[in-house]
Amino acid sequence: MGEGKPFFITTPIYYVNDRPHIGHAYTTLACDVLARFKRLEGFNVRFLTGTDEHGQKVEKSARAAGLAPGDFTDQVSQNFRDLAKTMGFSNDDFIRTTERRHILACQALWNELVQRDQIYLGRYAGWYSVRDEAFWGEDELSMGPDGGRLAPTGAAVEWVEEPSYFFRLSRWQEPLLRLYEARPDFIAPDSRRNEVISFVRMGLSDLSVSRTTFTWGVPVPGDAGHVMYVWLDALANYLTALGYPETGGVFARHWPADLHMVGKDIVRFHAVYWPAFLLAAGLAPPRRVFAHGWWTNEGQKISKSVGNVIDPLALVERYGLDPVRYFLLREVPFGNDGDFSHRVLVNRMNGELANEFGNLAQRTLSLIERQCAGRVPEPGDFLPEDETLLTAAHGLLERVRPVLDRQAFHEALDILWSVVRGSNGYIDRQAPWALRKTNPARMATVLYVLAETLRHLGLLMLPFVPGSAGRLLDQLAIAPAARTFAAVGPAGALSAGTPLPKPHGIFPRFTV
RNA sequence: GGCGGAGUAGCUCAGUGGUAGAGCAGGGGAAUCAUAAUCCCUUGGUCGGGGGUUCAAAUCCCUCCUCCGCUACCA
Repeated sequence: MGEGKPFFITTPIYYVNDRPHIGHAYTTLACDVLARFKRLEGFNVRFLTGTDEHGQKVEKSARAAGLAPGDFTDQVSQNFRDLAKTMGFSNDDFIRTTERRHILACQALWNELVQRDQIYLGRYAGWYSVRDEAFWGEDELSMGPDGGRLAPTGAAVEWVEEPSYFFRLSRWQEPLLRLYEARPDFIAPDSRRNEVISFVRMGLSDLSVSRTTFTWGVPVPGDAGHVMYVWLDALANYLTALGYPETGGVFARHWPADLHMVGKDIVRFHAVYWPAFLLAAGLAPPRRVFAHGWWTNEGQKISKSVGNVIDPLALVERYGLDPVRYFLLREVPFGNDGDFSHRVLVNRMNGELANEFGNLAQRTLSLIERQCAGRVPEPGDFLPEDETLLTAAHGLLERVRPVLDRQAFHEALDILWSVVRGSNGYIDRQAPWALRKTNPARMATVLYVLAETLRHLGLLMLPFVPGSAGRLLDQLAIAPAARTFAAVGPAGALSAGTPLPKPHGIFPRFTV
């Protein structure tokens, strides 16, 4: 496993001021499926997630909670580790920006940028709203009744000037455009790529990368009055986790990242600022950034003020982990926005998992249990209809791989289900329960073909529904060592005569 | 305002020049091994409106309508 080709995949680090919601679960889930898939293919995978713990809002929340910022983030970052556990995420590391390794990495990156003349000290000036904690552009402001300027949010703004370090982003406009041009799959989906390119084409000016208005952040080396801009701090986590500033070993093997998975709201930071920082520091930009969509809740936009935030832990509690994982990736073409609905989730869970797939496994395994003395049946010669189904099962990996390489989870599941549906058609046409009396040898062959097909479905579903797929493979007596994509195809076929455990349901139906 | 995307069956979507597709939902039938699950058949669309190119357009061009995204320093 450690010998395989490297694969480095990341989630954004999550801002601890938020409570974990379905969006966090969704992003990490997508990465988890890819990480598991690559591991089954033999890649040397590093799957990274973590928490972003600096910034003014955290500092303020900590104060409101009567805690030191460090104690506060210790508490709230635990929520995200709990989420990872509940969702069955297989991350290899969990990084926190308050860790010493990260602060050292950030400062090393900063020094590198300074040495390369990519950062200089200037002044940042603009209209600042204390209430919004944000700067607003001149053209966004309106005049209030008393002649004062107002932000679009209605908050009063004041002219603020502070010393600030700037990153020479303006120098990187052309190199970035060349990068996007040379690597069409650097940003996905295409709609986001277009947006990023047009954004960069409009021109880039230097970026303020330090703040003096708060202290909860990574201190700027050599200037204790400043802390680093949160995004420079946050993005650097991807380097920290590979041991930066040490650039040999793990770093040399796994950088650049194969995929940064992000929500569509932060695509700019990952597809513009981040590659610019890296190029400026003499490091390679990541290979790909995928910006996925957002969920609505029963047709309504999700917002904290409306109070319709979806808690992934509650979903798992109610429906079970694998149905939730399956639904999130099956329901929506990945990259699009999607609508969460209990009714639709239950439809998918019952219709596809329980009825089509779970019941297929159950009827097949029950027949083997009862008609074949609970052992893998001995197949005879395969007929064309047997070959058709087996060929489809054997070909699943080759069909699913390219689809997952472009993060099309819904298509991958669609491909898997084409074989599930094919199997249901096959079992009905072959009717092994009728062959039992007329042609037991033929019945054995049919059940063998079905068991082999189930083995492939189980293997390919491991990344998506690891618990359920694992239970299916248990029932086929597949040894742990054989749960890898190396076992796909006839070479890894089930041995006739292998005793099987008593079958039991893989996917329960949901009933109220 | 500028740039970009989308509008196809009740719902979610596929389909980029050659007689309109899938899944779900609806209707009918078969089977009874199985988590009353499954299988087969089937109703349903003038492909947003209008104009044009072409032997032929959902697919190319023009125009209009509607919806959505982006339009720099909160994350």
